[in-house]
Amino acid sequence: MAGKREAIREDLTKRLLAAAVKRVEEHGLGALRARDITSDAGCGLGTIYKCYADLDDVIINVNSQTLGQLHEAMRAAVKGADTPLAQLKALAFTYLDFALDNKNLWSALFDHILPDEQEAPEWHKKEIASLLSLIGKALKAIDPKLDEAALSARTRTYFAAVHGVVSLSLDDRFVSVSGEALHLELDNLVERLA
Amino acid sequence: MAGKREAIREDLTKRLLAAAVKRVEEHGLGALRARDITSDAGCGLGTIYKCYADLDDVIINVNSQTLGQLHEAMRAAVKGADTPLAQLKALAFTYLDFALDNKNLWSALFDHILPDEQEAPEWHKKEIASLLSLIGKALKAIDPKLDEAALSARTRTYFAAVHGVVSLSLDDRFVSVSGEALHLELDNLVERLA
DNA sequence: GAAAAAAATGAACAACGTTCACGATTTTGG
DNA sequence: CCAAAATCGTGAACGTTGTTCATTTTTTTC
Repeated sequence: MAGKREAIREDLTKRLLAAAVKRVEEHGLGALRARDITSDAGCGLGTIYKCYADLDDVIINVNSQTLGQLHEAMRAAVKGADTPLAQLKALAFTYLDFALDNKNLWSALFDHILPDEQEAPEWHKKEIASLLSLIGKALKAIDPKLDEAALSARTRTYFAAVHGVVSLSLDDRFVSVSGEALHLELDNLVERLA
Repeated sequence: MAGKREAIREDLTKRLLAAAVKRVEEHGLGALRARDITSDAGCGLGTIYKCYADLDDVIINVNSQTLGQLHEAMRAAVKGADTPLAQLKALAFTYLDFALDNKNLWSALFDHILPDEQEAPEWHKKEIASLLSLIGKALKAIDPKLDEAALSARTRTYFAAVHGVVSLSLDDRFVSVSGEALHLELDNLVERLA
């Protein structure tokens, strides 16, 4: 039994992540406690620091999983649409619906702030870039003569605009809008941008 | 001396707020400590709870002050532009520049999350609505036949899109863009939306 | 000026993330 | 298969938070 030790550790790592995801999902990022996670995962308090560097590390992994699900949903959305414009709309609606359906997990993606001036790990940034490339491909199809820099900028702007609408719609301080009106808002926005 | 007592309390309230603003400005919302604020303001630890309900209350007032400055800057921007499109561009650029020049204070506006399902006080929401109305007026000038509901929706969308671009540009996880390119991004966005 | 009212204070508390010495468990070497 | 060595999980303990409240200090009242 060479890898027994590692297998147990990996299993524990997964259980801890699952417990953390569940906590964030149900009670929001602000309610995430090391003691709750370890208690739910059925291990001692200190154990979490054998699997993750600190709570920030746990959260980054929670966000990575969320990002993965979001990416999968958006990839499916692109597949289901034929024209580039339809793809962009499908991407925007998928983004909105994912945020509405997974409010706490989605919020955690942007609510989490690394301490000090610490940067997110490279693999996490890559995940984000990969998600953005879905938009980039659709934009490139609409306007094939865009060079890389221009495409990158437009992709950023496009995503940021949609993100802003979704983001503000979950902020209590702004007059809220029904789900139907939100879809209309987004539809209008995408039409104008594309 | 009837109002002596109140005057002292008001002065302390202001000093505490000023100390909190300074802390957020220099070290970010995440570095705000009750002990630092009271120490800077030259009073005891418990005193802050005689002037504010809790730290969230302090932060809301910090944000209120920031919002006031932002509002003033945007009002000036509108004044300096003649056409509605120029006004919208001036508003967007002012918003971006304010965020870049007051990174920590601006971030605090959106990083602060009230605990549980607690809502922001009504007067704070009014401040935000008042800021949005600056955009609304310019949009109304461009398209006077918009009814109130449509104008409100478009104003939200417009602000959200600009906010998204500014917001993401301060997020380390997304490929950053120089100040010049950012202005171009925004200029493009406003052109397309208006 | 003394008694009453009010306010400021900081020690104390609870809750948090994180560490680490200890005992338990697994792996190793024969 | 066993004892020694290496590794790991554990939760008590620590430092740092926000918040409270009995006590002290100051102000007001008569």
